[in-house]
Amino acid sequence: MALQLSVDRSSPVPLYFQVAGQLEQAINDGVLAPGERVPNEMVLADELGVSRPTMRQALQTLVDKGMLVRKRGVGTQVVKAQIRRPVELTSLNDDLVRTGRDPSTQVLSIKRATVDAAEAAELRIKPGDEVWRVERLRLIGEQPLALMANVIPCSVLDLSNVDLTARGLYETLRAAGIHVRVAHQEIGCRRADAREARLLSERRGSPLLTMRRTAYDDAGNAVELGEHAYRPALYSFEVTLVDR
Amino acid sequence: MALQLSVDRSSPVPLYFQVAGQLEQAINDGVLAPGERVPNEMVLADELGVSRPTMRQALQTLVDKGMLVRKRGVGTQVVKAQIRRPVELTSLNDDLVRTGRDPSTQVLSIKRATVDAAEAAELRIKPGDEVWRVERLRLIGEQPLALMANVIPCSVLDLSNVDLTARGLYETLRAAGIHVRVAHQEIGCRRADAREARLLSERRGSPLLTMRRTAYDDAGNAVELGEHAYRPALYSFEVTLVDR
DNA sequence: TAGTGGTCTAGACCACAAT
DNA sequence: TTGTGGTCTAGACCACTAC
Repeated sequence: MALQLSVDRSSPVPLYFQVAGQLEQAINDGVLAPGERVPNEMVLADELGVSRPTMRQALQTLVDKGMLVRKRGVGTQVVKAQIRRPVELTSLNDDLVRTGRDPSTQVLSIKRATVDAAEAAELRIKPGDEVWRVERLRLIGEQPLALMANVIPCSVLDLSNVDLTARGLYETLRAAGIHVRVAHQEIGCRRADAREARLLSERRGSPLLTMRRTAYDDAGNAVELGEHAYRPALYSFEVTLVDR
Repeated sequence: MALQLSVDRSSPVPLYFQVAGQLEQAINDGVLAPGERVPNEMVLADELGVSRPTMRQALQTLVDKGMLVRKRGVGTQVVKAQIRRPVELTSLNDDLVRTGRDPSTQVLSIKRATVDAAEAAELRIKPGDEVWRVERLRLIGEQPLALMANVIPCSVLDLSNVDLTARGLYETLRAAGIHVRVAHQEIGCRRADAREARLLSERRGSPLLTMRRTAYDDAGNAVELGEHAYRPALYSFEVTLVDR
């Protein structure tokens, strides 16, 4: 099967995005084999009837995803990698639904409280301001997967009438018009304490994979802190790094 | 102090890179405060005497680093975050040297061997091909930090006369003309076994933070596998995610 | 309505790698 | 020498936001 690309100029989807999507699918379908060289920018741009900068933008998105590698004077090649699903800026909920498992959520507690000093600094709000504290347990079928503690300033969102079992935190934020654009995460590990062990069906002292996150909206404001603890047999993080 | 930008057109450093670096420094120095709005693209481009696409490219690099957030119809703002050092595509060695600590390396073993089936699939080489197996212990002062096992195809590099105590693996690869451009990492955790515990001054069964990595060069070829185990009290991973 | 970033074009010159 | 991607320009039109 030969590489066959086309664009729909009446579509509201940007041209570079259409092209990037088709190239990505061609790679995933094996039409573009690992290690294979992609035609050069001018040829691709001509075939599709788009300009070279537009074609470059399409290729760059795949380079950023770690699927293509480019080298001046040489060309563009498909990375010889196994297929992977990258970590994206979505909630754990989205991740699990997409992978076709059977996730559910228990809300252990949700309450208004006063922010502590460290949290206030991280969220850049005033000490003493009110925040929501949420604690949830994530399950796959009957198996506990993660214990998630989150802090959201009350000024960001009213959680008093929100059902977090029905949809994830990020989906709830989106529904309230809050778009999370940047997140800083710190990944580590430690031993489970007695309470964590009980909730996660682990033994006290078992290793847990931990993630601390600060999330920012499209105005640059910190909107959420998260401290999650995962059972390492059921979850890990995948990260793709690209040198530009 | 006002924002003051300039470019040197005689420099070989790309204009967008010069501008991005100055903006980054302005943010780190507090000249551009968190939450502050940056002048719009046309104004910045005019002040510097560069075109709008060039200015956009500079701004985009900072968006990708999670330092700026842009919103159509609104403008560009500095993210209200604490200062962080991002995970980059460098070796642990580079990381530690840069943070001013006193790192050293012990090479526990280095030998030629035959690749196993799983490794051959991941590296996309033939089963039975020869590889280098390296095991190293990373220390901070007297304290063990990480146990690192790496596999490199013999076709990539000859390690028989290389001193890995003097410089890191990635530096050695660079010196051999191999440029690592993409890496896929999986981060998890597990218990230390008896040997790991002894080498890392931990107890058997203690939690270790683990990282499995496959690295690719600028032709898309897999050039290295890594399985590292870190002491969680001394090391964690930071990741910045950006929604585009 | 005014101003912002998002997209797109049609060129140009350059640095680098392969031959 | 040829071909590649890297950089840069000077415009254009559009979608979205705030007023």
